[in-house]
Amino acid sequence: MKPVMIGQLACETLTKVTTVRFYESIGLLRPPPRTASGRRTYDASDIERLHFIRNGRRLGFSVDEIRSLMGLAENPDQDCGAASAIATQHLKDVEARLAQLAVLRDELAMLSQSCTKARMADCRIMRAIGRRHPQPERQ
Amino acid sequence: MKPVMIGQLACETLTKVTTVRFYESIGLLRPPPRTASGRRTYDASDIERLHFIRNGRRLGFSVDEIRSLMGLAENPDQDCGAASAIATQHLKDVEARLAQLAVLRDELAMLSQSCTKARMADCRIMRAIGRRHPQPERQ
DNA sequence: CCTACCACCTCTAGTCGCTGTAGAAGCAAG
DNA sequence: CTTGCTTCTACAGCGACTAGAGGTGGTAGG
Repeated sequence: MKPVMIGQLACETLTKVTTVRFYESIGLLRPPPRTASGRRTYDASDIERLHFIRNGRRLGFSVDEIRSLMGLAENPDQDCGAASAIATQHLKDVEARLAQLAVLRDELAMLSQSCTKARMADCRIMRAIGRRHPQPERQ
Repeated sequence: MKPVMIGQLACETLTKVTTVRFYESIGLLRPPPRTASGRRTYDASDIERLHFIRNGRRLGFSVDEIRSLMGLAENPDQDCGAASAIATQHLKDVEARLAQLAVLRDELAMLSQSCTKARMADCRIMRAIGRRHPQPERQ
């Protein structure tokens, strides 16, 4: 259970060394103790913390959301409603993006299908992209 | 058919004025002629061009892809295979992201459902995010 | 004529989450 | 001692904008 250097930490968490330092710089990881020559040394709890961050990112949580979640974790006796709310909201966001992306895919699929291998000047794809008012939808 | 100022152009294409200038700065829009006092003046072809850009962006094409598409459009007699290829590749990319996002959604949905409104220390959501090896999948 | 207001101008910096670079220094093995 | 790897700091860059500061031009009302 002796402390590890940054390379080892990065390796165990499938993170790049530069990313670890970046997380420290934005306050996601606390600045670890250093060796006499100035190298960072991490212990098991740092590894856990970094696992949490990486998993959070993989799940699409923003750095701020992860910060909040980790903040909440520091009051272990509080109920987890707040954490649950963050996760639920994030799920909603993902679902919204998913729906939006599906619309996009359909539109692109139609576009792609419509191609008749014509001259550029007659290309339906180009025409479709260039047309006036596609959909003034929300942002 | 007289030229319009940047505000009008932006308004007709549902674009922000700053974005129009930004497009000019990165070479998506050509620098337009100016009035004596230095204001940009746009004509109908600029409006078309900007429509094309905005629709392209709305469809998720990158600025570089749009640049390519507009470059291709300058050879109207060439066949549109290249344009079609860009669109098809983009569709593939969108489909890939869509699939990835769907996986994410499922994972998040499970996470959210698992919450038992416990103490933070026992919260299943927090536990799930913090656990060791979620999936070493591809980056 | 003076003033207020708006649209426009340029230039710079900020967003987000990293990634990559340069240049220096530590450290172990051969 | 040299080689080669890891680590260090500090800063620039990505994409596609967006926002702000600080200034000018033109017009409309009083």
